[in-house]
Amino acid sequence: MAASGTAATDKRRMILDAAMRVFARQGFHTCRVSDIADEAGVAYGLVYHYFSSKDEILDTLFLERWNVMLQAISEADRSQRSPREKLSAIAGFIVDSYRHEPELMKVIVVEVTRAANTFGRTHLAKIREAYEQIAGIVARAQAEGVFRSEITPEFGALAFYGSIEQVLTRWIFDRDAVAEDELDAAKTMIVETICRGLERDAAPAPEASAGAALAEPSTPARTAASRSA
Amino acid sequence: MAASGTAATDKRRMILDAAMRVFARQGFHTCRVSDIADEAGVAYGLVYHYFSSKDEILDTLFLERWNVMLQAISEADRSQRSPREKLSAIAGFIVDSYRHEPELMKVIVVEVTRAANTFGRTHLAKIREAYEQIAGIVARAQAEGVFRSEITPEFGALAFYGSIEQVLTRWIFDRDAVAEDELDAAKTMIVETICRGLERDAAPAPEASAGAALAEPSTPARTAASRSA
Amino acid sequence: MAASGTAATDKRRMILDAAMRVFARQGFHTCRVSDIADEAGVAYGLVYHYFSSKDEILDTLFLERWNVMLQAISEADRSQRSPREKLSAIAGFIVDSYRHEPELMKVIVVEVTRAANTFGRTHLAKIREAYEQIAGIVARAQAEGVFRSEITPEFGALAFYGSIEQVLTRWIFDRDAVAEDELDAAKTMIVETICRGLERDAAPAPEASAGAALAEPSTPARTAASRSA
Amino acid sequence: MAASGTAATDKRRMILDAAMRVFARQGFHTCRVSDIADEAGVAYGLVYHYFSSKDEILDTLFLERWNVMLQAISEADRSQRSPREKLSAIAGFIVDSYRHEPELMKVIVVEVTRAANTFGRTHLAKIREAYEQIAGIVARAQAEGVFRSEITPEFGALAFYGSIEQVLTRWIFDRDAVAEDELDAAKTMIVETICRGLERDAAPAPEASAGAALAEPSTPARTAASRSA
DNA sequence: GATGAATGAGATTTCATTCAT
DNA sequence: TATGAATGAAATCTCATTCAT
Repeated sequence: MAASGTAATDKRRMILDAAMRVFARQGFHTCRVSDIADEAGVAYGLVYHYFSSKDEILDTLFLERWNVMLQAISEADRSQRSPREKLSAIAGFIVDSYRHEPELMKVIVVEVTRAANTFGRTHLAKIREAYEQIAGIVARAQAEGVFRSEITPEFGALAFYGSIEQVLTRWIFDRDAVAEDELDAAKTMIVETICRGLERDAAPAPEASAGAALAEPSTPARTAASRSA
Repeated sequence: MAASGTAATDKRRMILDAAMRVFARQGFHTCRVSDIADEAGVAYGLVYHYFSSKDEILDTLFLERWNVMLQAISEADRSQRSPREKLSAIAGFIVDSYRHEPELMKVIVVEVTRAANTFGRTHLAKIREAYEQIAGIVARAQAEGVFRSEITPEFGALAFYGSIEQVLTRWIFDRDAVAEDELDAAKTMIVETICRGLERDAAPAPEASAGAALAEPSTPARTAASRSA
Repeated sequence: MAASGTAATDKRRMILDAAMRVFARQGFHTCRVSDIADEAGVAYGLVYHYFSSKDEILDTLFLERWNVMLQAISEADRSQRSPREKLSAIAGFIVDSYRHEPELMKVIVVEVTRAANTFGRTHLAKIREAYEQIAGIVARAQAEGVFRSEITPEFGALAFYGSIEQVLTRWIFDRDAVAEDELDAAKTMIVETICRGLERDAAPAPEASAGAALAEPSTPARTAASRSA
Repeated sequence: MAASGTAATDKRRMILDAAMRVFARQGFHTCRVSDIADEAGVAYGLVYHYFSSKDEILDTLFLERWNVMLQAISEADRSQRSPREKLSAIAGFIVDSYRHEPELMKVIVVEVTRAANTFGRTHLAKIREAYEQIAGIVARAQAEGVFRSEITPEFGALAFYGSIEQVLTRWIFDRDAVAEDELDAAKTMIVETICRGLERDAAPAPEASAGAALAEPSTPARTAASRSA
């Protein structure tokens, strides 16, 4: 998406896109700079005309996308929606990112966010910004009484993000493309599971009858929303 | 140490332990075989006497620990405990693994389980065994009516394992040792959040009315609740 | 500037002057063509509009200056002065060259006259022209009986030029500018030492035997001595 | 000599000797590390087993020889000989160095002592140690009244060393081996020219006797003069 | 003239692995 | 078993030079 907004004749962009594909296919450590140049259809040296090192290419790819994500999280947070809806928006954004740019997401998840000795360490502050913003959403939900307080906001953020990343990791390992409905189902399950795990008990609503157990997963959310209103 | 059944003077074991420390400290790709030999205090070539390649060392470290974990999961599953207790045992096992061998766990999390193009791909089947066993626990809990069915067992397993791994990742990135109480708290929060997210609503028990906030989520939850109270 | 007959806005000249500074500062092998272009404030490719290669720039710088020096030596030689005065004029010219263009002289001494495998070899004939002309002065002084014949003219020229070049080398290695009086003193000492070394014994005094052929060549030496007295 | 004292099977030595030949033949900047390995008949990587870089090889070659020279200068200085004899010993040592290891001397003269931006700068202190020791000999000769004081000891050292280096440079540029008698003649001429240039006037006549404080230090000069007569 | 993007050969250096002892 | 010298195939990065505009 973001990456393909620019003209295809921009060589710098071509190199970045090629690097994304090559990193996704072979891994950062396993590929050579010449693989990137070949994939981009440019001369070897041009890669070094635009980037000072192989590392800088990955840094660029990561930062471009992560900044967009941080913005998406910010926007979700600033909205007037319920905590569950905010988290749903964030999960949706990440899942959509994978939907549209699975290779880029693979690179980020595989080469950056877990690379504790290399890129993950370099970008630690940026990465944690995301967790902290999510934790902020959780904290405010707790203050409002929508989320219970037994779980620390920090842990809530980790559980939420960790669940998403694990789902992404699963897709990444599967060689074939993920079906559309699986993408949507995943988003729903993430929100449904984690939010339910974080939310206070719904008001038992005496008349909520017996077997009506889980008619619609939205019940808790609605309850939460109504309470916070 | 804990991982090793053999004496500490066994050179093979010394090399494995040294490799664990070096991989944790510098990363698999960033370290040299000579770093391992130096750390172990043995000659360069001896590494190749015991292992056929640098890869094989990591394979060995991973498999040793992962097999122990698979066994722990099996045992938890075979027990007569409630689903929540089973998952609690598993989370506890992983957290304890980190407690006792943070370096080994760092290596596994950082170098193997996310390495989609290298070791993660090699050990995919082994890694998935764990998810599948956990999914089995979820599935049986659903069959028993303890867990609700809106969430697929596979996703339940991913959310559970993903949350744990994300907590581990946080610890891995933090340079200083994790406090004992934080380890315990994390385990509790994982189980409390994910299980609550997976469990059915408690029987609304009409009379359970108002303030009975976190009464029913069954025994483990009660423990957590009481602590937080 | 001094070296340039052309206007300072002449791009070709700007490139040459910039190259001189860059070669002096970083060394020929260590600098890049882009460094020269940057220093000159012109575009990269313009360097190749005026010069066919990086080598050609150094060739040009060297030849420009060396030809001026050869001319200066010629003029000194053609003059009616004494051998000592001729050598003094030459030493003075070289020292003045350093006085006015230390960077250019640094480049010539460091990058050309000793570069036995590269530029020194290329310009060997030109370089030797200087030695040969100086040797010619020495030979004629010997023929006139002013210089003694135990020293070959070729060696005399080498000793003379070598002493100067070594003084220049000293200045080149010193980071700070050379004081005016040091420049003059150096010239005097070079001439004083080498000429005295080359000259016949001063007439040991009238009664000092018969054949005291050549009385006057000692005059300058005596002057120097009396000055120090 | 020094370099070939070790067994020919010492690979480190073989690499150093090969490097010397290759640097002399092609120049430091123009040769590749693989040229050195090939010349030495060893594998590429072995060069890096023994030396951390191409630079370090040249550093080693230079320091080995320069330290021997510093020692030779020291010894000459400590001896009870006249200043002229001391300088003669030093000139003789350097000329002999060239006689036995012309390639090594070429490398030192061409690649190090003039390389103001690279190796010369690195080894500046070491290089100047030599000048300073020679200057010390000159200074003491002046204090004894053997050398005149119009010339600073520093300049005297530069003139002496510069003359030698220029002679070496001449030989270096000549492709064919230097004849034995030329080597000896050069040494004699260097000493004869520079020492005469530095020495006081010979005692002007027998009757000058009396106060002729320093009769004997002039002996060598007189000898030289008489020899030339 | 003037620009700077584009090219690609080649250099240094690294390091997993082998092997003689 | 144990050693570490020896091997050599890459990989990254540099930079002189070309060329389209």
